[in-house]
Amino acid sequence: MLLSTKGDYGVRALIDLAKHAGEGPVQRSDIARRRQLPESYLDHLLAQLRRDGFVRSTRGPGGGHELTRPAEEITLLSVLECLEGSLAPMVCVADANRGGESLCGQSWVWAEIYDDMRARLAAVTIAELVEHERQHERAIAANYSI
Amino acid sequence: MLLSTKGDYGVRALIDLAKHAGEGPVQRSDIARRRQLPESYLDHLLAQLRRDGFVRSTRGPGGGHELTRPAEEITLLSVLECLEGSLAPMVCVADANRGGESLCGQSWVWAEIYDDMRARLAAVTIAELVEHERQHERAIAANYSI
DNA sequence: TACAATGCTGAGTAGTTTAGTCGTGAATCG
DNA sequence: CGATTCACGACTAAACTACTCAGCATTGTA
Repeated sequence: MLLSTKGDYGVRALIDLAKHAGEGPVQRSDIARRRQLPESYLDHLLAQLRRDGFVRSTRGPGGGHELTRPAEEITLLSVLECLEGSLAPMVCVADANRGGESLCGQSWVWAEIYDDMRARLAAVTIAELVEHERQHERAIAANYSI
Repeated sequence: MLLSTKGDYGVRALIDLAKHAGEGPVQRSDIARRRQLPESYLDHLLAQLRRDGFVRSTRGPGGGHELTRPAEEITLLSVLECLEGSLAPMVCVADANRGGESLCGQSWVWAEIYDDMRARLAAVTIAELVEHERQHERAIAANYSI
């Protein structure tokens, strides 16, 4: 039932891009270094995010990656579904298979859980994750200063 | 994010045992046939369920498997955690790792989802799944009789 | 006591997925 | 042109999934 590292790393990368929004293109290597991610793997994740329109990239010196939209408009759900595919816990529970067909055994329970989960993930934006991280940093800093 | 077949099959097997509770031991081969599960695989799942005290078994002719407790007392959560291990969507979100340590990035969202999910699964019993299946069977039968 | 029916256990395995690396090529800036 | 950056596809080691199978242990019946 674990989320793969794709979703985890990809969201971390977008948080990084959101934090540096408006400062021009951010390079892969900087994201990888700051977030402690393997750069050549991050490569593939950024490619997927670009294909799905979350980021745009420019090549050449001074090139890099940027968000295409404000972080407030990017939901956690959309990013995870981009990188992980469907988050459905059982195949018969995925959106496509919900056309009146019987949800057998325990699957009706999982269908409810899945719907709640998606609603929850759709209600959180990258901007909120950035804000959460900033608060966390302030808490750490306050601890040190005591 | 998919549940494995272990949890799925195991719950199906327990539903079968619950339906035949009070009729003496139920044989592996009967469960496998009725629920369309590979018998030699079901073998391992029943072994795990026995180790964790969900079923007891008797060998020899006339032997088989039985629930150790009423189906009303067996929650879906306990069965799934027996067969799947932790259902946590991220390692840092698992129960063991929740001692005040920082839930970084998106993990605080998943921690909330995880808690809700476990509460939901803990509120459903095998008895309810049996009842749900019976209702479904009645609906099918009614359709045929029209 | 023999034997047949049943469960128990661990080894093995083919296929898939995960989490990457690496090399080459393409675009761009100076 | 040459340095810098992204783009893309091939490749891979390790782990996991979903099994099968052989052989042993236990028990009821004749």
